[in-house]
Amino acid sequence: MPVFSRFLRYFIAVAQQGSIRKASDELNIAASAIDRQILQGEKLLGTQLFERLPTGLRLTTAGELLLSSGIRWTRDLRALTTQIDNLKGLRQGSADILIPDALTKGFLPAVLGRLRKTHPGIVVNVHVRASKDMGEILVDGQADFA
Amino acid sequence: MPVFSRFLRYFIAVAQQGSIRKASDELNIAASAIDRQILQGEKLLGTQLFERLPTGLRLTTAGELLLSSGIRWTRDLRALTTQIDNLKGLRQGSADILIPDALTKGFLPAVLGRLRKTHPGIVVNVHVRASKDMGEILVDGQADFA
DNA sequence: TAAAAATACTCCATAGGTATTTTAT
DNA sequence: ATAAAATACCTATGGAGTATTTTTA
Repeated sequence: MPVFSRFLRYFIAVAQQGSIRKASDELNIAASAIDRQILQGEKLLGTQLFERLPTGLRLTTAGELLLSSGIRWTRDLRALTTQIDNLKGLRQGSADILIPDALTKGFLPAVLGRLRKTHPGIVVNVHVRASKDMGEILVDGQADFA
Repeated sequence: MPVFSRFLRYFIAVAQQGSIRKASDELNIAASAIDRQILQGEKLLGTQLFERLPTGLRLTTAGELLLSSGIRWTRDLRALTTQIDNLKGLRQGSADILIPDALTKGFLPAVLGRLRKTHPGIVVNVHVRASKDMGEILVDGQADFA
């Protein structure tokens, strides 16, 4: 089940194609099924979304409003899935981090534990070093964070 | 069938309540049904939306992203239905319009015909007057448009 | 170990498909 | 008269509920 309802997805297709028949071809769904979704949606919103013409359907003012929101929401969703895919990519990287001995107890293990939960694929290599050496090792590129 | 999918509506409730059980109380839907929608949605998006804790569910980064969009979409929809309700109100008004005799044939009847289609409840009273008298009648408040 | 989540199974509601009728110019 | 929408009917898919098992800090 996708993020938006069948009604909204079918509505957008019909509005863009100008008729239920053409939307049916685009969606590979029977015209009668699309028609029912549109009629239900109009009942739900309490208003006509289209005027019926012999050549197809034409948006009413209310329909125009819904279409512009629907298109925006659809764009938002595409952007969102792209962001999520980027996160997934991130989760497969690895990082070397440097910590001073003093931090090996306490909050760091807790942080790493949560990281393993939210990003199970990321590999973190922890290197314990004296604080005074850390700058040099970082500059060398032998570690990513300190 | 509402505008957004069950998955999205249940997801928002769970994210805001912090657990499926509480969302179940809020929505009056069995927890198992909500759980299934969340699991399906996670499979669909290819990512975890929550981390599972013994006390409930906690949003992951991906979940936070979806929630903020979902909340925005929901707000948009409320604004949209308000606009549509205002349109419905409009449709029950009536208007008196003045036209010069020259326009009684041609485009005006066509415009009125379309208006009857898109706004079936609006009543338009058409008054035919000589152009020279129209300004005065308008100022009197005896008509709304010329 | 105690809460909440996940699963198994059944039942019901909603959606889809085909065939037919109605609508609108 | 014609192309498209709406309806009726049946079938199939998906969602909900109850009971039970699994998970996790």
